[in-house]
Amino acid sequence: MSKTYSISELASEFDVTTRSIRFYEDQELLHPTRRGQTRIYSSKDRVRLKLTLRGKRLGFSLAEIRELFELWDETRSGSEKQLQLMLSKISERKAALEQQMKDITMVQLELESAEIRCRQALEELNEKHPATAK
Amino acid sequence: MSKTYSISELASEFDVTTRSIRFYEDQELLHPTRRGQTRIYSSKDRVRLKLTLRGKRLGFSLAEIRELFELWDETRSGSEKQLQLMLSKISERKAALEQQMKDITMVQLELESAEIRCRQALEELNEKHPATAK
DNA sequence: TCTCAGCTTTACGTTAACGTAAACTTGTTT
DNA sequence: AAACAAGTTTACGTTAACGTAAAGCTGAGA
Repeated sequence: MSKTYSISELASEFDVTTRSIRFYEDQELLHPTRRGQTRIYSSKDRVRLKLTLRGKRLGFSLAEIRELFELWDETRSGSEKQLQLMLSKISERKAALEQQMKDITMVQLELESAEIRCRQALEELNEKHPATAK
Repeated sequence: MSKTYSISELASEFDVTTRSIRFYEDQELLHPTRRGQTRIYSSKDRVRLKLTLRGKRLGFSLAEIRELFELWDETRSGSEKQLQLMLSKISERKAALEQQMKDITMVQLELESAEIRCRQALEELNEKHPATAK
């Protein structure tokens, strides 16, 4: 038997609320089993939670993430059509991620120059009021 | 006089609705002037719209974007405290962007291996049913 | 003069992703 | 037995970011 997790273990490990975790189950992103009425999460569930949170950070909706999970599962026993669909979804995502990479690079450059500008403004202040400098 | 834009010019250039543009004004991200009751956008507004959309793609909320704009404007005539605040905000953003870069890289790797897996599954299908291959 | 495209304001509706509260069960510690 | 922690279901509330009418102004052209 491989390792299992309680809802609060996962919640504290990934710093999300149990409410969120149950909500993700409701959206069929997680599929815990039960012991009595208590949820038991497998390591697969743990991985899916991690992927879910990562997806969220990247701006994917829960519905999109679920769709990816489903496609991924179907890949095991996929027909040619399913596989082609998965491939096209994959290339969609890849393109979106590349755009995001570009965006991030742009913003990083802007932040860099903003930082430089700030530091220069600080220097000028210090020249005018050297007493206030530390 | 530098160039100005109508609301629909900006809407079509950046592929957003006029509703969104007016909403951004409501949230004080844009500050168009008026000719009569009609909005006139400066090239500064245009830049801000572009930055706004980029920020959105990166997962920033409109409130956060506005906050950045305001800090940026205050930098011109900023006190030492303001400048320090701006610097700390900047480093916050930089850290968040680095995390996002890592996330993207991870997901890209996952997509790569998913793609490989798909292609292999396709090959296997073709070996079993060569007739269905194109 | 009319109409028509393009702009405006006002305001209610919608969706996603949870938050929050209430009321209950279950296991275990005192 | 009583109380407590951790889990549960049910259900209404909330926020962000617009969508979607509805109803009206306004200048250019037929």
